[in-house]
Amino acid sequence: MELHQLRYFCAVVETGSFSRAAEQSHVSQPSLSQQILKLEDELGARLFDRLGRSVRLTELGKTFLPRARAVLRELEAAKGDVVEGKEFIGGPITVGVIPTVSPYFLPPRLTTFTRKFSQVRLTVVEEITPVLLDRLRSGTIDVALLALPIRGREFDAFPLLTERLFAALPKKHKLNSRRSLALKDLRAEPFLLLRDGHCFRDTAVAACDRARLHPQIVFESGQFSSLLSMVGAGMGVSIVPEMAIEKKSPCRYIRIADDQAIRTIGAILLRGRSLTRAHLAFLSHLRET
Amino acid sequence: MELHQLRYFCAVVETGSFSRAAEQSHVSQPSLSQQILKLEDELGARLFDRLGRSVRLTELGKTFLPRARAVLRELEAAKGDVVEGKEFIGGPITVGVIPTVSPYFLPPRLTTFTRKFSQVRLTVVEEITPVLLDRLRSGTIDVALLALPIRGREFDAFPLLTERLFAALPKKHKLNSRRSLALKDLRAEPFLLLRDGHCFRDTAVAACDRARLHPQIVFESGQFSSLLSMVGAGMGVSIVPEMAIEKKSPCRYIRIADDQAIRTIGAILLRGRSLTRAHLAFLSHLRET
DNA sequence: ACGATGGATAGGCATAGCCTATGGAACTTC
DNA sequence: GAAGTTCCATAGGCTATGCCTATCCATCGT
Repeated sequence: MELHQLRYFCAVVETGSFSRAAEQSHVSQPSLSQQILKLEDELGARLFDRLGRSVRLTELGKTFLPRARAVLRELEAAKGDVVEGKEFIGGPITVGVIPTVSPYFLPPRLTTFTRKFSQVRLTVVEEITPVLLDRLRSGTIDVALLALPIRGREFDAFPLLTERLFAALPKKHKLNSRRSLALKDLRAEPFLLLRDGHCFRDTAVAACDRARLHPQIVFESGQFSSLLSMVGAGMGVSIVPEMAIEKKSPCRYIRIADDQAIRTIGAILLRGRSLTRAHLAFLSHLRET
Repeated sequence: MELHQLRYFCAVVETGSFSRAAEQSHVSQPSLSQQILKLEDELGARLFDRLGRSVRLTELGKTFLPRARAVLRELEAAKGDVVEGKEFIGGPITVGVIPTVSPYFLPPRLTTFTRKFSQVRLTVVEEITPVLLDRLRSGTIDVALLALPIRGREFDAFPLLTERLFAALPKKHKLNSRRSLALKDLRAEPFLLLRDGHCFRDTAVAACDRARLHPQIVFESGQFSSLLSMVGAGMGVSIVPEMAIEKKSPCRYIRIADDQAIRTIGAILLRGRSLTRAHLAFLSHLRET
């Protein structure tokens, strides 16, 4: 049983004639005739009575007609769904963010995005990088916002912004007057860093390594705001990305001059995943703002 | 968009793999792959994300899946209806009968038939022959029971029974003692006949014609019972078919010996009309009883 | 690094649906 | 009632399409 057979069948019912049905279906009358015959063969009974000039549905045909129409109706609905779904910008997006980006980068962009695309149901998940990568793989998040680079060919990366790193110093620190400093200037200082697992800890440690600096770590936390309070209390110094700088803060922030003292934030997607229009809108919104 | 594409699509969703879906669908993996590709082309978007080893539905695929399933479900329902309808003996039958057959022939057969096939909704229409033929043509009755022969190639006829004609005489008529008589024996008698339009009138008149008899008609009615009452009252004689003979009657019935003094009752159908199992059951029930 | 797995691609083949031409029955018209 | 018209069915040829095998390419696991 094929769809065109059902279409032909319905056309015959509508027009009351094989010839007119063929015309309406843009096929020759014999082709349509054949297909009706074939359909009847498969069903094992006639659908029409051929009465000289006119054709009329059999009892079987009468019961079959609404079924055939239902199939075709469902088919049209399916097609309709697709084209509608293609125009439509909306649906669910789940975005994962690392904790050291989440509170600074996302909020302003989310509000403008959801105002612009009110049909998109946006969910945010805050996790550390390896968890986000796993969730990308399993499909439980669509995009991840995290620090680049990410190794592995299974992901596509879109850099969004690059920011400098800053040293956070207590208000009365001796380096406070400097416009910038080198990491090695901090050689003598006790350090406050993020807990292990946070990628920014690795970024900071890597920068120190390059500066031949092996910091003594006196405090660890999961969030910058804790570190900065402690720094303000004079416990030591820290390294933070630009976006983590607080306006009203007990600390002074001095730019780190080292070339590689930077962090790049990017959007990561599972390679090969198809993107809805909503996904694309979200990505380009992040890139524009 | 074709049915096998939808089937393949659903198979991929169920198995989570093109290869296994191909196996399950009894086609090669490339064939199935092609068809999925083709379907995606037509829809203008991917239905699956191909992620190295595994495949996963896209958003579009997720919305398309229930639609595709609905189409296939409807299709199965249609097929189911057909086979069910073919097993089933039931549904509506409308049978037309001429008035000179209706009260004698049908009642006993109807009760046995409806007892046997309780699912059949039987409707009886009593009309004269030309009306019944018209209603066969228009499809408002399925079968007609009437006197054969019927000319015209547009009908199929199934003879059911042939009966002799009888002369109905008053109780004290001089021919009463005879076992049989010839029509010409009635030459002197006044006749009572059915009204014009009833085919049995034509049957009787034709028989008289063949016997060179031109009867004087003194009474006409639409039913035998009226004629027989009048005959009993001594108004004249009549000709009736065997089935019209009444057990308790004011008349005597004498078999008419003429060769052609017979009537054949048959079932007539519109040639080319397909018959349901219920129709066939009805016809064979008439023939058997 | 290697083989195994899974989907895509290429090329050949057979079938299925379409076409035109024609047949044959029924209805119309003169 | 004979000829023409209008139907649907049949026959035969053509093309397209779906299927096949063989192969490729990427990924994944050992």
